Amino acid sequence: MKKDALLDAAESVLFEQGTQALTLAAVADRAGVSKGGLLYHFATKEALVKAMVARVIEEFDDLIDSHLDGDSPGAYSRAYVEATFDVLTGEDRAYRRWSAITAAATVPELAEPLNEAMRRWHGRDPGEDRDPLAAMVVRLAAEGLWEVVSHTPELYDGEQLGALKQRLLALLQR
Amino acid sequence: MKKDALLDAAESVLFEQGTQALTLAAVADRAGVSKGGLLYHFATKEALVKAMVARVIEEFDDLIDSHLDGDSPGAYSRAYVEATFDVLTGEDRAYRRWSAITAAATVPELAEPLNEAMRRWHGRDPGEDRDPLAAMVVRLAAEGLWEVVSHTPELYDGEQLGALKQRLLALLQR
DNA sequence: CTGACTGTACCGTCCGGTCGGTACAGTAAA
DNA sequence: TTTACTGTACCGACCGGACGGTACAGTCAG
Repeated sequence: MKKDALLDAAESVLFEQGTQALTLAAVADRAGVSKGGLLYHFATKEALVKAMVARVIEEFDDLIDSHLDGDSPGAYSRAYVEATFDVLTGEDRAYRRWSAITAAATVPELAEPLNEAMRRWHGRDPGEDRDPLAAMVVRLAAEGLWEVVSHTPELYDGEQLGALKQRLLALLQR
Repeated sequence: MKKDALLDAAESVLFEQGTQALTLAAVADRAGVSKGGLLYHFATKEALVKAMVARVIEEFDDLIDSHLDGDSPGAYSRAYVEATFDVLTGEDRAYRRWSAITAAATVPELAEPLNEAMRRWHGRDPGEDRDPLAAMVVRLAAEGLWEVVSHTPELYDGEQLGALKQRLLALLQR
């Protein structure tokens, strides 16, 4: 779909050159389209950013879903950890898109979908984990890891990440 | 010092109205100063943002320092947790400043000090904790908590935060 | 008098958004 | 088959406003 290609272009511009470089002209240029062509699909810049936010949230939701195995205790927290490591260790630096997009969505209206997603991801029912507090810690650590890796991708090597993942999953058992 | 007052004004504008509202005119206005007056102290907008970033990092560094008690095993990780909860449970929503400022610093040059701070905060010597991996998890959870609270301040109540803090500190013992 | 500091008028650029127009594919009446 | 018409996709010139930054005259404490 053409809109997806335009969103891809917008993401590229965003994480390669930062928020202030995200102009309609730059996105159109990157997508090989005129500004008019871009505006035909996204009537305003806000609509464009909103669509980026929505897409990136949906992608992560789907990723979590793909790791869900039944509804045994801790299933969600495990899936959340798995999904996070998928994104963080994926070859295409997929996580970079996130920080770039969230930074672009500082206007309250645009940030709201992100806030809502955060509530869904971290506001879990205490009954779904054996040790709800430990599960909370694990999920928060995954969140924090994401944040840290976004800022300093080279800080942890593959070995450390692997060990970290094992420890997080272990904390969810019993 | 006058510069601090100007930085205060810039922060206010930033977290009350978002990144795009951070203009020289708005900051000057908020500080009760003319644009010329503002530019006398900060020659460019970039210098202003850079100073905001530097100050906020320095503040958190100082906060960590204030919680450091000697160099017993885990001293730093404990201090990091304490400092994080100080900021998150402080009455003046101090953490709001952070997310606002980091969002304003997406240009690589401006983000670099933040990246460097992240390396310092999370790239610790494995020898300084009894269980380095557990300490890593704890610090990352603190980082993640910050992120989550920034997006959804109402998600955790005081009781939950207290329990979480106790659990994080407990994970650092033995 | 001096120099640190302030206020204001102004400039050039950039950016979001508008708008009139083009190309083209489909369709259907005559 | 021709013709007229419609909808979709896209183009690019242009506008108005905002914004960063400059120039410069003025102020006032020491």
